[in-house]
Amino acid sequence: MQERYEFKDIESKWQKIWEEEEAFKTVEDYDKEKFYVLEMFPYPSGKLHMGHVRNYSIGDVIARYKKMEGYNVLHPMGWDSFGLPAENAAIKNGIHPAIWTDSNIEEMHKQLNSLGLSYDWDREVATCKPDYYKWMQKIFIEFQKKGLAYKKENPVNWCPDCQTVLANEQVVDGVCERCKTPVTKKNLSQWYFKITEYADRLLAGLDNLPGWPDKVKTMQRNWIGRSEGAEVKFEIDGSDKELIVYTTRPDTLFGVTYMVMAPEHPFVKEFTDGTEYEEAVSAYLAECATKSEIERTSLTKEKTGVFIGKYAINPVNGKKVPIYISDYVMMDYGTGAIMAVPAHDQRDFDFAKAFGLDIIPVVDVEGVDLDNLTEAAAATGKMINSGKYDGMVNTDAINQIIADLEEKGLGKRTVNYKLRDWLISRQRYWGCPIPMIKCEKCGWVPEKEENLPILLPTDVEFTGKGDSPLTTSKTFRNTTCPCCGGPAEREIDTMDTFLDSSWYFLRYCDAKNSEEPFDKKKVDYWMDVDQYIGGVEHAILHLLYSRFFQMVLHDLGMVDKEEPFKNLLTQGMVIKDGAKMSKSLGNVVSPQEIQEKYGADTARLFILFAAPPEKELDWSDAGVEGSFRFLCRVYRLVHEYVTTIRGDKTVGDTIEIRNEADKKLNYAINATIKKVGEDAGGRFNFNTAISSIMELVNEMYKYKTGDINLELFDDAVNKLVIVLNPFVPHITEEMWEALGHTDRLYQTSWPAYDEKALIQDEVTIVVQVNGKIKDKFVLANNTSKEETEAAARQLDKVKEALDGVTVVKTIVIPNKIVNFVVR
RNA sequence: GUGGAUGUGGCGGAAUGGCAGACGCGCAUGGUUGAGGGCCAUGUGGGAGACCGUGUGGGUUCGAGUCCCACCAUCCACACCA
Repeated sequence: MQERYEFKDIESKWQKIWEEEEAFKTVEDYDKEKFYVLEMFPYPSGKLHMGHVRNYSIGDVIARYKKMEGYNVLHPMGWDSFGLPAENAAIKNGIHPAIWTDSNIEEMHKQLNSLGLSYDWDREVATCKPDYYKWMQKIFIEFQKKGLAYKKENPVNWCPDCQTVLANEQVVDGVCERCKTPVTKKNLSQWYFKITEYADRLLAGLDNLPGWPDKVKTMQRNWIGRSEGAEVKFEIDGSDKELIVYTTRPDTLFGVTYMVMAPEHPFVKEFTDGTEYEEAVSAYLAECATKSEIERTSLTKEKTGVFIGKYAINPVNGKKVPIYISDYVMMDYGTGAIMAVPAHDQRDFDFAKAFGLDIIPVVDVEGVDLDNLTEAAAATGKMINSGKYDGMVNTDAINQIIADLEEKGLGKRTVNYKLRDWLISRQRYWGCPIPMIKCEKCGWVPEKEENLPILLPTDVEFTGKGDSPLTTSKTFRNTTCPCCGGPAEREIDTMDTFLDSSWYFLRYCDAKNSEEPFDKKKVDYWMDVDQYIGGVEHAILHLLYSRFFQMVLHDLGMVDKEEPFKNLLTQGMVIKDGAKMSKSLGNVVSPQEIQEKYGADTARLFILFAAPPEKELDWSDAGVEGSFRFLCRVYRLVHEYVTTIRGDKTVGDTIEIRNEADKKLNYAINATIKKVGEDAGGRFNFNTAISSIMELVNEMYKYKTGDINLELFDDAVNKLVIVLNPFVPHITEEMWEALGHTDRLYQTSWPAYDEKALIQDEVTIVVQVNGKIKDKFVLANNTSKEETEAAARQLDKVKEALDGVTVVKTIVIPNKIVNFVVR
């Protein structure tokens, strides 16, 4: 063992050994209990950042710890390697996306290995490789056959400068992230997945995920946005059309004073074309269309709109109310039209005020002056101005009114969701080709399975302008119809990359399968993921899409489990100087520079020690220094033990606890094993796990200045190295070897702790008077209540405090506290 | 606006309703050293003190950083969803 902690030598030495010994290769062992640890796979941008290091360090500790606990651990890694940056690089530098991506993967693979992460690289997947996207296409076809994929024309984000559709994520503050041009809407025919068909199950499934943070479940619930209400039919005066609205407040039906349709509502043109209102309506529609995303979202609650010259008839009281159009009503939610009740809805109230419309209260909310409303009264109360419903509690009236409407055929109970179907088409090259073919005769038909994968063509140009690069291929588009054999055209859009990442965790279970996406038996053994770790930014998109995929694949009989991720840990961001690390702020710390200066073990240790995993982590250079010093301190301790304290001496087999110092050290050893096991294996509070190991080290430094019990100290050194291993694997393997072991730590079991060693002879009792601490004293462990109280009463400070007052009550918690309640 | 989270020393952060501030950083003192660094050791919430201290104000409790209510601040997400 070298005297100095030469982290570079040590880290490269052990990384090489692990690779040679295939230390982290995992095979299915159906008799052994499994544990699947998964970290969200990265986009291969070319460089790891601290967020990655944090994510993967957390996963690695769990994987290594669970392995030591005896589980058959699956801990894979791969690449979410389709996506826009590769294409942008191609446009900018003229490098083909595949080449750019491959070299990034190679670079990042090296960086991951340099962190000493215990991945089974035999299961590596890259979503941009044909051996992955072949199965993506197969799965797409399964979805299509099940009726879950359809093509529809819809307004989508469009960048007029780049001449392309953008994903929502690529629209930043209303402008194109690449050219900063304001994004507009454009109607395009696109593929959608019917995720809405699974809305209820996606919602209900959340109740069966106790291992997920409430925050994430709440976000998903809000995103799905289920609401219960009713659709109500309004006749239109002078027309045979019916205007159907959706409302969650049928109880306020008598308070309707006007109606609003979305500007895009199909009735609008029909009702106004050729009328005196046409001009004003067209002007308003034009205004809405030119409103960019920025204007639309930054607009204060100022309501705009136009009367369209028609009146609707309220089905409950026959009252005629004017119909307006306004952009505060959305075409893609509910029916695209609302009944407006300004007395009980704030938006309607604002609109009514702006347009001088009537406000009729129909629910008597306690404490609200209904004659002089300053805002909408949304709370519950008794019905008024509502005919036969007057006097009912409005929440009861809701059900009664719906029932009455249903009976008369004027409406029906409905459930609405905010969740929309998933637009999966992208006008991009670097994505998985959608395996659909359009035939003049047969319509849209899926490619034959034996023709999969449909490979991305290489004869394309990347200009960044015009249509998708796929359109420039001379070979790609034209094909024959799989049904009739006639001439046909391929879909030239590619899939959203979120599809690729919605099932990669299943492919890891059987990454090399060339016959099918994965073998069901293997997937059923490994799934579900026991611990998933990633950033909270994926709380909705990725985590919802993956759950959807899992459910569909379950329904297709391809997997058993309905939920993919049993436990979810959302790690916090890494920040520095109070802000997210970013180039523009100049506060970026690269993992490479830290590894260069202190080594991977220090980087891991600091990142795990500085904060609990789900919280923000404030980067501190001084803190890193401290973590490095701690590792040096441990290293020196082991070195001194090996060379001096133990030297050539023989260590006996039995540990004899001779005195108080021995007892104290033995306590520290066992308490640390227990604490680290709880913190690293269950709570995932690595920061407190590490601090307890630091306490053990401090204890050992103290101990070695006295009379050393060689057997006990040997036990302490060995166990210290073991419990530290999941956090800092390289230095611990080095020390383990130096201690004379011929096996490896990655093969070692987690030590059991001795419950008896944790029983202390004496405990400190706190004495309070009226809850205020007066004194403390030491007492034998497990002294009776009576004796504890008696002992407490002997204390001078207590006698003083109890002098001249009456003790009303005495609370004694053995081994802990005595509290005298006095008057 | 709605929903969620978080507020503890100079800093990062510990505390199954029971000794607030573990552990680390920083700082201070001493030792080692020719010196510096490093290392080792000790100390380190405030107050001279009785005591006071976990964003503010209430409440529950023998006892509250922890539970409940209201408020303030910060952060995040969604954002006119009828």
